[in-house]
Order: sequence, then C-alpha cells, then structure tokens
Amino acid sequence: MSSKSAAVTRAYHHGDLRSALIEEALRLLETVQPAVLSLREIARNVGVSATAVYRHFPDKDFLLGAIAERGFELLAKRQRTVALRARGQPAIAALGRAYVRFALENPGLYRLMFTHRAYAGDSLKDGPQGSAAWMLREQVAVALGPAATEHSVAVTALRAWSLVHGLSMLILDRQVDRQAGEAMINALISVEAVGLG
Amino acid sequence: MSSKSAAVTRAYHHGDLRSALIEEALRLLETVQPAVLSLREIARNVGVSATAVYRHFPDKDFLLGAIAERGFELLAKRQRTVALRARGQPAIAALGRAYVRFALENPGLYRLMFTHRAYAGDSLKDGPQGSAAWMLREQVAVALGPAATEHSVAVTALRAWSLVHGLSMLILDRQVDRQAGEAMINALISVEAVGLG
DNA sequence: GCACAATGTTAACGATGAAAACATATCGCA
DNA sequence: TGCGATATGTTTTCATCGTTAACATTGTGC
Repeated sequence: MSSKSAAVTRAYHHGDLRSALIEEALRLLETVQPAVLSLREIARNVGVSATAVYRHFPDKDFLLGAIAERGFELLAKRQRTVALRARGQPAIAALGRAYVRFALENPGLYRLMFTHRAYAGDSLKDGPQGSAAWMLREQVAVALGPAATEHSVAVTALRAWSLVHGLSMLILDRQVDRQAGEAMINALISVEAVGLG
Repeated sequence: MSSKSAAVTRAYHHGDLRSALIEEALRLLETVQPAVLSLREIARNVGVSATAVYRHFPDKDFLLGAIAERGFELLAKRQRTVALRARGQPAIAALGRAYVRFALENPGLYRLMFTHRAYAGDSLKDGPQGSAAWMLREQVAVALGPAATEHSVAVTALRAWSLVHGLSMLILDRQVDRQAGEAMINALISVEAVGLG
C-alpha cells in the first residue's frame, strides 16, 4: 500500500523483527531463567515462525549475544545516571550499590549477560567508553588521584567489580540470603575494602 | 552366583549406578559446559538406558544437584588441606588463592555448582562443618580475634567470598583476561582489602 | 515494470527430557 | 529352600527444541 518510507532501518515485512525478538526476550527473562529461554517461544510470542529468526541471527547463540549486549547497554545507562551525581570515592560506592540492585532486579538478564558475552576482550581494559566497566575504571582513577599508577587503578577497579559481581551472583544463586546480603552491601564496599583507604 | 555380600550399599544390577552417573558427569564436565550436559549422554557413556537414571533421581535437576554437591565436597577437600597449613590471616589468603585455582581448573563443574545448589539456606551461616564456607568463616573469626562481633565476622567472610567468587566468574566468563586476573589475585585479596587491616 | 535481494513460511530431521508399560534381578521371610 | 515383593533397568512413545532445506512473498533499485 501507501509508500511509507518511514525510518532508516525500516524493515520489510514485520517492521523490525530483530529488535522485536530482543525486546520479547527481555520480557521473557523477567520471569524465566536463560537456561529455559527458547528461541521458538520468543518467535511464537512475536507472532512469527521460528525459522524467521535465522534471517537476523546465524543461530540461537547470536540471538542470546545480542540480548546480552542490550543488557549491558541497560546497565551502562543506569550507571551513567549514578555517575552524574558524584565523582571519585562516593561515586564508586554509589555505582556498586546500583550495580547490585540492577543484578537483583534483572536476575535472568544479568545471568545471561555473563554467559553470552557479545564481544571479546578484557572489559576493564578494552570496554568501550560509556560502558559500566569503563565508568568504574574512570571513577577509580579519579578517586586514587593523578599519582596512582595504571596498575593500581587496574587492581582497584577489578577488586571493586569482583566484589559486586560476586555478591550479586551469590545472592542470585541463593548461596547467600538475599536480605542478609543486601543489608551488608554498604559494609562490603567500604572505602578501605575497595582499596581507597 | 556366589553370594557376594560385599559393601553396605551394594546395588543390584549395575553395582552403583547413582555414583557412576555422577562420576561420568564430572568427567564430561571437564570438557563441556553444564548447559550442554545431557542426561542421555551420561547414561549412554555409563552403558545404561536413559530412563534408568530416573530410578535414582526424580529428574535431571536432581542429578545436576547431586553433581553440584559432589563439587562442593571436592572444593571443601581442597580447602581443608590448605587450612591445615595456616591459621587466621595467612590462611584466608591461601584459601582465596586455592579457591580461584579450583574454579579455573574446573570451569564446567564450578559453574554447575552455583546454578544447581543442592540444599537451601545461607552457606556462610548454615554451611555444614567442614564445608568451604564454614572454613572461611572460621578462619575469619580467628583472624579478627575474640573481640570481633558476629556481624563483623559475617561481613568480612562475605566480602572475602564475594571477592574470590566474583573474580573466578569474571575470568571464567572471559570478562577479564585470565592472565591479567590471575596476576592480580594476590593484590586483590590483600589484608586491607579483605578487611583485616 | 521487472529482476533480484531481503524477509518470512512450511515441512522435516535428529536430539533431548520425560512418562508409561513392561521385564528382571535381588532381598526378606516363610 | 522357595517365593513374593520390591528395587532396578529396558523399550516405546511423546512433546519440545534448534536447525536445515525448499518454497513463497514482499519491497527495492535499475
């Protein structure tokens, strides 16, 4: 019918199936663990045949990779709003709290993010500007001051990330009681513990 | 044939299928991730029909749970030999190094252990005597001395566990370069960082 | 206006976890 | 010693899954 030229990436039949699949997967991950996330169900819910997925992703792993990437974008967005309100030491604590909160609020997605990394490389070193890892490293550098060596920045950033990632995973995996874990987060990421004492 | 009374848990047809399944699964996990560990393949390798598994486990999840339990036993055994050679502060550092080493040497098993916990409860609080979590807590208590509050012991133990678990997972998930991560472990779990400064 | 590339569909395959019905080996007990 | 109950294992079957192949349709560019 009428010639809708529409957006740049205006797709043919569906509109934008690729994005729709990712969005539906995110929705499913709110109530379901990645282990039982099925390609067929995602397609079904979007109203498309299962094999249509293969026009946009080589296989299921690539779809999961794209979902993970979207997850890291959402996390980075959250962290960005936090980092805008503080710098250095206080920012690191705030980032840590927000990080754990994100993980606990998005259990399925968070787990998927780390089992299906999109791109290769050491996130703390090669993470693109604006990523969560990049922001953490930046705030650590600020907190340690200009005299800090690159190595000490790397160590401190990795320590902070390990701390919050480990705590998040232990809670999600129910090795640690959720309430107890959440109650201790401030003490866990204390200034001295992260290495800024 | 001859009446072998044999061991206490002498099984009927196979000998001890339950253990055999778990052992074979551990073997498979040396080369394969839990996500693609199939009940049928385990049974096949043991030389038994797939449905025989259901005489020993209600479903696949219970089999995986038993494997995870075995993993925690192996980890505890390793930690025990470490804890025998030191006490308090030095023991904690040694336990941390051994912990990460175990995770990196048994990637499939380690991941499985945390996605298929066998029993419920907070490991640091309710972990049975002799478990890895229990030993960590004990050494933290020694290091902090008799004046330490229960809360400070809990916080310090959780911090230490989060640190090594987070580091292990980040390396296994290739968010952090393995060599870089391993090189920093001593600095990561420094006395001050764990909260013993 | 038409060839062609992009996008989607239906049908089929092999593998998986699980249930049901059936077979047999071992043990407890008379 | 013999026998019935029970524990253990097998075969068959089913729905679901990821994936491939062959075919259909839609929109784009010359």
